[in-house]
Amino acid sequence: MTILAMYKDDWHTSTDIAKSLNTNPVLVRKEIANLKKGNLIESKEGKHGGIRLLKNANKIYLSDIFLLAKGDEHVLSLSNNTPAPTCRVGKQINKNLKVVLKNIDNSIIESLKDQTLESFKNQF
Amino acid sequence: MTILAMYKDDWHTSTDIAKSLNTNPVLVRKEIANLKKGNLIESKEGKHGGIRLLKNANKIYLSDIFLLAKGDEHVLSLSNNTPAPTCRVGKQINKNLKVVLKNIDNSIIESLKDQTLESFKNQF
DNA sequence: AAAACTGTAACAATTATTATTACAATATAA
DNA sequence: TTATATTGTAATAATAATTGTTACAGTTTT
Repeated sequence: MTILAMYKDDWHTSTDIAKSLNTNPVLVRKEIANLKKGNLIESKEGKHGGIRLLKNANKIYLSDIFLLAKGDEHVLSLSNNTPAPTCRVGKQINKNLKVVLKNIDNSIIESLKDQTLESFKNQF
Repeated sequence: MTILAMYKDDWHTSTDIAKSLNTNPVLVRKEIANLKKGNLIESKEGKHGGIRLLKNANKIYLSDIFLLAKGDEHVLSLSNNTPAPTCRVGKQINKNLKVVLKNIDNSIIESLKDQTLESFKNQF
């Protein structure tokens, strides 16, 4: 997103972005799918295609990016193991932990609302 | 920690706690090691040993537990892949992301300061 | 028609997490 | 003083999650 903000009129290929991240183009395209759902970026297929920002970087908050990257999961998650339903604590722990996990997500989101992609980009 | 707070005078074995969590005692003991470093709990070896709270639950904040469980890592972490040092963004991205990651940690800690183990326990 | 892209599925490889086994050290109790 | 029940910790195995790769259909430009 920093690269897209810095060169905002260019179409960037997943291959070029993957090179900066030192990863592979398919992973980039998968992440692009999320960001497109939130209308932060647009993509163009075909020769000379690629992706670019759909909104001005000063209208994109880090929280917007975070929310799309995060998806439906909490940042911190419950154990995969089912706590003992025979235990007074075990049988209610997940219900009570979920409230905490949701608060954690919200506090992250609030803190990321303090910065735009534009201001992040301007540090480079 | 909820179990320890609920039955605060008993010595709880790692085996019993593992049963509630539906995991194994060794994992519990490893986590206990962290919590002991922070002086939240004490443990006793030998027959009739176990662990119990070292402080009153109304003096233990969820942030205290979180900090010990978290260790030195950020909650969200950088990629293991080294970004391209030849890229204007890649060569500085980690430095700039670290500030964001630190802010995220801090916002979680602040939000967890709002609740004590005592109040968490009282929901059960 | 050729070339250079995205999108996506299937699968492989790697890494991280969780579980298990084993046992030394310790403390209690018979 | 011996048997028993515990923590602490290391080593390793098993499982799960993440990341990477290959393949190719569909799209757009030249």
